[in-house]
Amino acid sequence: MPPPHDDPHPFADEPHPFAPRTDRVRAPGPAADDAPPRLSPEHAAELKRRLLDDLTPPQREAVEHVDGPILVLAGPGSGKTRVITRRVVNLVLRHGIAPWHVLAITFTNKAAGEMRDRVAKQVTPRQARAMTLSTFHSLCARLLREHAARLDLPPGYSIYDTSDQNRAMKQTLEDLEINPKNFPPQQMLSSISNAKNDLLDAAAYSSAAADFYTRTVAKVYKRYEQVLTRNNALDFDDLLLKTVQLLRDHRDVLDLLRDRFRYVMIDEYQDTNHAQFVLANALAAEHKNLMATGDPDQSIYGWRGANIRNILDFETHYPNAKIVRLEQNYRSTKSILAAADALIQQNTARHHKSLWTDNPDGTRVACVTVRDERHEAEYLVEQFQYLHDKESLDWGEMAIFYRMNSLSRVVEDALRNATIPYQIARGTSFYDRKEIKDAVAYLRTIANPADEVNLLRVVNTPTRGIGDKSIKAVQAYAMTHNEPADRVIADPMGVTALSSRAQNAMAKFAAQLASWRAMAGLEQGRHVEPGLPGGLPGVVEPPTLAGFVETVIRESGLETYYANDKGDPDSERLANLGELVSSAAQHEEEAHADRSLSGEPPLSLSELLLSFLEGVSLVSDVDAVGSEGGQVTLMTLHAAKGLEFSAVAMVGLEDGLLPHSRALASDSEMQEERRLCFVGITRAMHRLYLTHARRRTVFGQTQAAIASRFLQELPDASIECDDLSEETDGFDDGYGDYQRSRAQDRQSEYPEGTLVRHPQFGLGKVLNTTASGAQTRARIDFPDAGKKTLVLQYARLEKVAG
DNA sequence: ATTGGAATCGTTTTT
DNA sequence: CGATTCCAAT
Repeated sequence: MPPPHDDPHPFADEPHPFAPRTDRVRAPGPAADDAPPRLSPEHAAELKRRLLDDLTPPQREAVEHVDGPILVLAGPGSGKTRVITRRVVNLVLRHGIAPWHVLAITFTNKAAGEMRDRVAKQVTPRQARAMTLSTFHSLCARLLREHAARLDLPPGYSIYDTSDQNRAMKQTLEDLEINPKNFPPQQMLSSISNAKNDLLDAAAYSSAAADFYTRTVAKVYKRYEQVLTRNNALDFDDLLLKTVQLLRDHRDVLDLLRDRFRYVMIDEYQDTNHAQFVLANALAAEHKNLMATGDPDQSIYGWRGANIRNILDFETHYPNAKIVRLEQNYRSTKSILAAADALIQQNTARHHKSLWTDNPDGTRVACVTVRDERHEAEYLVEQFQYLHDKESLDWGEMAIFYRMNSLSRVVEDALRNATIPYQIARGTSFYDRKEIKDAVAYLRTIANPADEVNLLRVVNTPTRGIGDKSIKAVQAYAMTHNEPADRVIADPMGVTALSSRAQNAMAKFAAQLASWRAMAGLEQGRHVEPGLPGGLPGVVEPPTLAGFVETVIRESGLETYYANDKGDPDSERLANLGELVSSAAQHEEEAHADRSLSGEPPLSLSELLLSFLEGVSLVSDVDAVGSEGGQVTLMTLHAAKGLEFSAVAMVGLEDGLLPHSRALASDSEMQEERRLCFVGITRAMHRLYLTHARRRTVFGQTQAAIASRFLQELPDASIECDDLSEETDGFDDGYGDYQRSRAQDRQSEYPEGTLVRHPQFGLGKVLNTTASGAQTRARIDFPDAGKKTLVLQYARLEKVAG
């Protein structure tokens, strides 16, 4: 396959007929009673009014568009989501397009869910159900599952998340005897991910590899693929890559899908990577009913493979495309919008867009200089308190954004001190928690016997006497005898390298696994020894998925393990496991409701398990972060995209932080940083605070900071600057100098080799000292008490003549 | 098999 | 500063 980079039409040999709509053709989907009702003219007129009445002319133009390619360039707060949902409804209700011809793709499950909810209010439940509203990844997972046979993809494949990938990569490097010090697993994975996003498989990557490093990556890529295949697993990027390959190599499947998905809509088009771009265009190539919505100025995932050119070049790909610009902003005040607009104008690689609003001027954007991050947090607490008390703003209408998660800590402390309720949109989601990952790993192992990565994760958690040594022995045996590891574990007596204790433990564990598989109705073609301890008494086939998950959690020992977890005083982990069971119950309920609605028989336990696991892999944010809840929301700028708050504060607007230091050298990265700033600013409806500190402690290192260059790019008329850093409240600059000089004194007071006496530790010798303001420390070797690091200010040291 | 100390290294993260 | 990870010691 030639490198597909610059080929906008991946299936170039395709004829491109402008296919007329043929409504009579029935695609797979609900039966005929779902046909759109005939509308009386009056009814149709009424419907039309209701659908279009409250729209502006450009919005209406987008909503009323039916056939052919269309690009909707939607500025922030311009009613994009409304346009998309309204168009879906319009297609179905007014143009009689069967709902199963509609495919709308979003990037997050949350967005997909919201779209479904909004559409569902305007069409019948059956119509809503028949539409495909999903994420790229869910769609791909579904297509791959449906056509697994075409790809020799055994059913029940696992979807590997980052931590699974890491394990697989470590295994890969071990196999290849490559030192992970020289070739860090993360870096390998990221190179492979980039390759996959560019639709380069291992062979294609290899033939393009020129230098030593790239050739090594090529080797690693190839082996990594083998590892995944052996484990019957796909990673996230594979979902896209394999789907594109499926469509490329199986013309009949492609035709089937093109016929089915006649109206394709892709949201956040500026964030599509090459694979997603090719996939979308492959589906739409025949009928060309592709609607792309997005905003190039909000493209902030370039570092993750998103290609902003996909949206910028839409007109080139589709010369006759209709272009609609949504430039009116309904969200922000004039001041805020003017600041955002002026900022983004500084970017060169962009199409012109003129943002405007009918909203009032509002308060000017507060641009505040503070002493340090503490002062910054205190200032914001003060401001938010004011907004809450005097302007009766709800806490839930306020948010604080930062570039890096690590900046949240100080803000958190300040909010907690002031007893202001807050929530953090944190990076670690529900399914990333250890205990959940453990439980899910068990379920994956049960569902997919080939999944060695999860098997090995689970085999000794909780510990059951199978150590690293034993695992290595099993792996070695499996390798030399060319047998899958799970089979070796099931019959470990032949592995001479194992102690008999380990052998017994393994046999017991294997029996346990087999009994779960039998319970789930997954026949693995292996007999279950009925008498083994694995077959616990009183185990009856659980009728429900939730019951099954519960059983596994209990019988695996995870329950007691986490119940007695002394490392964690708050036994939140057990509750989380309980939540996993509830989410299984919920999944089951939804699946059953769905099936009965379409008159299909209910899913079996094993089918339920597979679909549950797929959901677990692809749904990450269970704890949805919204503006609800009456709490101030703290999150990264990236996480803020798509949200809005009445009052927004952005902290750390300093060179090296907001244009992040890693972006300073590259123009394109600098522009992405600017877009990130733009995204942050445009989240604010009424109030916006931009703060920067004179000095800031990052990674324990206090450094002078200078205001972000982005602040200089804001128009004077819409901002109000305030320098609070000189205000005296006992912390004037002289004090800092004083502290620093004291630190110097203390440090020079105890040069290396000085003998000292400590009231508790006795005699010791100074190994070294580190100057760090008041926190100047000395490392001291006490023969009686060992080596200690002490803060000179507090340690009551006495010099000893030596 | 657990634990503690030392060493290391720091963006962002829709799936 | 901190989280993570790795190795050595019990």
